[in-house]
Amino acid sequence: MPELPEVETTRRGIEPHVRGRVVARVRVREPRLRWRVPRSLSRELPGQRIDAVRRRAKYLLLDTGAGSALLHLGMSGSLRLVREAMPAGPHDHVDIVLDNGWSLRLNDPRRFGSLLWTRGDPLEHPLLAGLGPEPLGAGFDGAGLHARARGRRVAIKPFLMDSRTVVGVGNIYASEALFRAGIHPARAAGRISLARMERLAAAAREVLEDALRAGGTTLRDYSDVEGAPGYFAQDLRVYGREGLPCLRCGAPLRAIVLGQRSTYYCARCQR
DNA sequence: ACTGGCTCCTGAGGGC
DNA sequence: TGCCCTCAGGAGCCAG
Repeated sequence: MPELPEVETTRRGIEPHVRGRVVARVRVREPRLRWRVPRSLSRELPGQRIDAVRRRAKYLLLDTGAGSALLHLGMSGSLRLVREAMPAGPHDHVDIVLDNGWSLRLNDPRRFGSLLWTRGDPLEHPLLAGLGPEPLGAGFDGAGLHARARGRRVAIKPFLMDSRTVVGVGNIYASEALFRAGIHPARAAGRISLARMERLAAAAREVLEDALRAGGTTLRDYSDVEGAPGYFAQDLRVYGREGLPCLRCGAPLRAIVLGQRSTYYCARCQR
């Protein structure tokens, strides 16, 4: 579930509580996430001070002198800060217990998330090494999108959701960005002009920034570190609005499936 | 190299 | 009420 705004909201929420703290221990109740939580994490993270809390794509990185914990929330994951003694509930799979009595608690009903440990530069980890640019960073623009799309027949929406194109744009924000840019989600990526790709890059950045300001989008189970929802759901213009009038032209919004993912758009405004 | 499809898992919601 | 079906915010991996 979480896309970039939700992961970044989580990062900002935990950073002041976690940075500079020493990990007292790691409690793994259920190691069977997307990949098994490695024993090296429980062995090597305790005793380490967390020097930085970073985000790359939808991965959170907890950096220490000995290595980095690499955390992904998958579709249904969330992090909470709780008192260490707080009884664990269903799907509370892992606690990273800090030296001040607080715990970073990972809850993930579907277990599509992951928690890994890497000793080297985490950005060189195989899961991160091939990722495209950050959408809110300097390396993302229309020219890059246009160059990368050259000759590609894949629909623009799954192209935009491909983490080698740009990271952090998930199913909600892909539909929202294409609506804002006026581009039909099924249009072949290679058949979009440079000028329209520039609009798309700007639209993607804007929708992610707007969502970040609202604390992310809560559809069902996303919540921030304090347990509060994100408020961007009320600002979604097309996602989940099949049959409702387009906010721009009034035509009923449509839903199709692209790349096995629900896609929402206005057939009149998006070409 | 691209493309599309499958997969992991639990829970919510709708229809009957 | 209960049962069954479909769908869900990700993304790595595979076959063709």
